[in-house]
Amino acid sequence: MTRDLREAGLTQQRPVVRRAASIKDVAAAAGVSPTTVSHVLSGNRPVNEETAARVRGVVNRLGYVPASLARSLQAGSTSVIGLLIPDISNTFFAELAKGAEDAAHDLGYGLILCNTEFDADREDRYLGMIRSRFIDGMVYASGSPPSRRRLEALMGKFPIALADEEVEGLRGALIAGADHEAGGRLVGEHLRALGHRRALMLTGPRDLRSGAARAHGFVQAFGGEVVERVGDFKEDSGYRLVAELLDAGGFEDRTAVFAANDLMAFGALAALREAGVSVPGDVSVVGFDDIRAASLVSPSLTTVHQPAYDIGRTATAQLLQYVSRGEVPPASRHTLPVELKVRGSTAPPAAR
Amino acid sequence: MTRDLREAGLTQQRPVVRRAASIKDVAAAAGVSPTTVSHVLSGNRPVNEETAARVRGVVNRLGYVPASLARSLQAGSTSVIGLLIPDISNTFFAELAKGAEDAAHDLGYGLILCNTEFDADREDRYLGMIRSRFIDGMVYASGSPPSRRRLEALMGKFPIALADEEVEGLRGALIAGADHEAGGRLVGEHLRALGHRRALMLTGPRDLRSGAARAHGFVQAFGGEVVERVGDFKEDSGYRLVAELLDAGGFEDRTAVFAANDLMAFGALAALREAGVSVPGDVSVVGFDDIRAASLVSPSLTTVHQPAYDIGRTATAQLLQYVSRGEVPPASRHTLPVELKVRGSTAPPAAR
DNA sequence: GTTGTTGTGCAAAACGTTTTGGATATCTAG
DNA sequence: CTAGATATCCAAAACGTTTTGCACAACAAC
Repeated sequence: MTRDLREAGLTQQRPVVRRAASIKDVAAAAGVSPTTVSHVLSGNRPVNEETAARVRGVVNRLGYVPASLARSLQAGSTSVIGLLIPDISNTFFAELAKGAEDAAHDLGYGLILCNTEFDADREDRYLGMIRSRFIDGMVYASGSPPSRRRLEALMGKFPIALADEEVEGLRGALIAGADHEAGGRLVGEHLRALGHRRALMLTGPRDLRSGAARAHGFVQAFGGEVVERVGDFKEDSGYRLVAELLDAGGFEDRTAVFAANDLMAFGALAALREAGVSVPGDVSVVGFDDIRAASLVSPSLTTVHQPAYDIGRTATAQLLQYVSRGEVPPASRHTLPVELKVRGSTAPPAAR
Repeated sequence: MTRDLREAGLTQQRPVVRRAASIKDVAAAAGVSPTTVSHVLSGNRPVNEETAARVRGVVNRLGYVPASLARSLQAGSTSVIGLLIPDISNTFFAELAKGAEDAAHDLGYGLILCNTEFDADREDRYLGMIRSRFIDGMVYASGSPPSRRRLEALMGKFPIALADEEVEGLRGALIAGADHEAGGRLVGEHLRALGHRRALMLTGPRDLRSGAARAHGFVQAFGGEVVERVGDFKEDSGYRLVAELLDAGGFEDRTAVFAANDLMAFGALAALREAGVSVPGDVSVVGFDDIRAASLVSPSLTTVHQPAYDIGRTATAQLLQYVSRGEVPPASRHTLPVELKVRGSTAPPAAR
């Protein structure tokens, strides 16, 4: 249902955007040179107060706003950086983005959010922004699997920082992220202590080191028998993998599921519920991230808390330190601590 | 804990970003004029195939990427628009953003997400991007209360579309949004039909028409006695308002709560749970938006589904239609249907 | 042998800023 | 009265593109 108010006579008639006032227009109207206008506005050199007042008057009257493009072209930088995230509806990244935004804001930079939906095409487009110098730098928080080579080529030439993610085989990167392996270990110890011996592990995409580190820490600390299935960090894949395994009878006497992130854990919960499997009565479920919904679902989800906000903030602050000096950041690693949140989705396995 | 890999000898030595290759460098290396390079790359005019091949070779060798700033400056537009949202961790806006992004992508535009956290300062900064012509247009999805005047000043001069929101008293805008009033009515009818007669309504900020419309539709259809409390669309405010009312004894024999969005409904649920009030046994709760978590919480939340994706998509597609022609969009309204999702948080009031 | 036409490439202007080296006038100190 | 300092402003260059008018050659058509 679309109603066009033009027929109601409530409108302008599609005015074409007319050319905005330029510094020359201001100069002409004020009877000075563009140089002087620039100096008045930037305060870069002193200008006679009377003249300055006149210029400011004209600026207001004409609604003049300097064209940032021209300014940036001349300055050689835009004072804007990007934050590339794979899935904006995952609130983990939303929190991370807040941290990044705050850090950028504090340092006088603009931050633009680039959401890729795990899509290589979009990632390319957004990385193009940095190659064409539309932005001064990029905080890269995970991404689609085939990104490694592209990233590697860019990393030495442009200011890029990795947040929450290591990309397999990538060297020389500035990284800020949680201690994924320690998180995995916490989960392994927790489930083992409860008495579980056979578990299902839902990992993230193979090429993302973060997921691999979680799995590694888990397997090592858990000690029991672990079956792994590869997911993609989205809710659907958690649902699908568990449902398939249940259908195929492959679940057998497994009593615990560790999903490499909360979203997949939600999917697992849904699949178990539909199959009539009780959580945590029959099967315990653990996630990773501790997104907002983790404490809202029923049963509430035992999970590993990641300091999403701090990760975003640290990665960005670190990156900007170099960007502002026109440097490419050196390799370094900032590891932030994680914490196990025990909630309602884990319990000792039922006696049999 | 921060470890610097430089000490491990794994690094470059903070290389300063060296000037990127320009079209002149390419031209010189290929023994042609910049004009010819431009023509080779844009295909704007035919170039001898042999020459073109040589130019392309140099382009690859030098890793030349045209500076988008210079290109945009010359073209007079950046082919990028912004999407301004107030709260990125509200998944309603995340869905809306996906729709906007898809629409922009389809039409060859870049979309940058601008998250304001309901902060007027940030909103100003982001609106500055359009005034300084860093972006070609803006999809504006709600915002901080005092925005109206700023918006009004911009609206006639720059391409702006409103998504999901009407701003009180704003005229001549392109708007795409849900039928908020109808949604409110659905809730009113539902609660009335269940037998509720006394309700608490948690509204959004006074100046946002969307919240007001929801309240209006609700009050009208419900017919019973309604107490209103003004929130800010965030979870905390839902919690606080309900907790305060419970403490003050003001809740009395009220049997239903309608929150103007899901986040506030979650807050209300938490406050009720803490106070030992059973939902839906003692009190029914209804939200608005139908974000992902609404079906995950326990009890699952009865709410009004808004087509967030479509709202974002429609607003953006409409806006771009005008942006691409260099026009400011005329006033028009695109209303999308809503739907009541009855779930576990509503039931008939307990007999007394 | 003129007149077009087609293919190929370049020079110069334009987009809108900021920056830098002067130019001019006025003032100060000796 | 002159040399230097200070205040005020401007002209021109530079940032990196795209666009447009033109030049020149080769070739065809008459």
